[in-house]
Amino acid sequence: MRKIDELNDWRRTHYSVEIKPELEGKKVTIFGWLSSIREQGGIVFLILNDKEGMVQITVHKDKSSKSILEKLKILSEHSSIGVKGIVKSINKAPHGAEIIPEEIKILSIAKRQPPFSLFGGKMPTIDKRLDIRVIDLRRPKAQAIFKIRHTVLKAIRDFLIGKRYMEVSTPKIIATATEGGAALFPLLYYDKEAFLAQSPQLYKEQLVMPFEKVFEIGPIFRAEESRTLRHLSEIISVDVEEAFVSYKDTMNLIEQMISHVVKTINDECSKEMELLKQKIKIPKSPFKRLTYDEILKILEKEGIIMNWGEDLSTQTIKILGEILPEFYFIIDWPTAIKPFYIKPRDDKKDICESFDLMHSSIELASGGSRISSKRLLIKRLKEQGLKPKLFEYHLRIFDYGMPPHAGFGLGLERLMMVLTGQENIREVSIFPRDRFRLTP
RNA sequence: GCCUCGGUGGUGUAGCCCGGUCUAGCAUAGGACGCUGUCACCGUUCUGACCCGGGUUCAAAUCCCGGCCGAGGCGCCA
Repeated sequence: MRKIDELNDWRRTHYSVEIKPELEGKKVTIFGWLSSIREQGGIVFLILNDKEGMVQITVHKDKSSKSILEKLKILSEHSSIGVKGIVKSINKAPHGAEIIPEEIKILSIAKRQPPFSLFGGKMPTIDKRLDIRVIDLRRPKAQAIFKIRHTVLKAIRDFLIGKRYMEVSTPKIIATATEGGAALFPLLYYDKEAFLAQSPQLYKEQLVMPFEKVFEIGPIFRAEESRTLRHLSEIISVDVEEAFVSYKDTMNLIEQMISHVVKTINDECSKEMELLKQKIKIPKSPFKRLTYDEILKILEKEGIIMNWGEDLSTQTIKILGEILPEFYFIIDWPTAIKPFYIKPRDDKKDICESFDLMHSSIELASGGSRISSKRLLIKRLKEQGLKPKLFEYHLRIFDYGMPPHAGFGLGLERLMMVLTGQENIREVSIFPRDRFRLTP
């Protein structure tokens, strides 16, 4: 007898969770993976998981065909199978119904056991789980996280498209360091040196010329030597840029966007949020807007004295997070610690029209009004130690009527950490890339 | 990049400080058997581990050195 069956003309009629008492007596075909085999004397309970959930298949040994009994002997947990059978309504079964199989197809036999159970128990370290990430992703918690992620992306797109922003894509292979600062991954582009993009910043700014309101959801790459729970080398960035507005409009936009996202996942992912024991209220608008100066005063009350112009350290942000366990903006940063394209205030040049969107101690997004004057942009490039010549392809656009514009970039994984209550950013990335991990 | 900590069956851990009683314990998983309503089933039983290399010692899971791998913190971070 062959151990592995062919799929042939078998096709799914139902997902596991659709097997309900109302289907009593109906013949169904389901596919999935065996997550549990429990033998109880003359009766065998199989639990089959698919992407929607699980269903019980019950085999009464004395009433079953020889073929099914033989297959039971060689089946191991996590094997993938197909089952044709009759639905039986019975309240002793997990969801009030189970399947009495008439025929089973073994599609693949699992030879190894994953290092964790789908039903709980102690979890191995994240490193071991990531080595077999797609198996790890079958855990209900991971399923919940990525269902939520999917819904968040959909909500962001719906929201922005509804407000007439156009979705664009910009190059991820670039010629020069976009902004200085963050370390780039170099690569060989035919015979030239190139880099992986650390941000779509300059391209999205250029794109306000033809499209005015644009957004991009795509990967960005940073070769930082970071070894923390909130940094990855490759992340998904949600970038928005718009002409004829300032950073105040952008803050209003991102605020509404966050509220829309929270509302959507509360509506559409309530089961998943419950499974993650996560409750998040739709935040009240407007979010708190605290100036950099006000933040320094708050920190001073906590006994932390900072020099004006210093960036906030990890530790000071942690303290802030305890005082502000919510969404809030830090605005009007010192010009010197923000990138060259951020617009300094007209009245006070050492402060710029910028904001960071925070939630507790996590920085989610940063944005601001951009410089639209070529002369000022060149000045700021020089002040940051960058060579205007390298940015010629960008600067030349500013000669053709660059309007005032503003925008933001938001780290999707950071947002996901906040929404799903995860402490490790790796949990919310499907295949995380960090300082030490390049596979799978 | 710097600092700290760690590596014991498939998985999670105990033992390490204070070397011998470790023939390495426990839980879970896996195999076998029993059990007709389980649902992290249960019961009996079996299988299976000291990261690699070197050193100290009569004796190393345990102490020392190096390597590899991992974890956490800091710094860096449009």
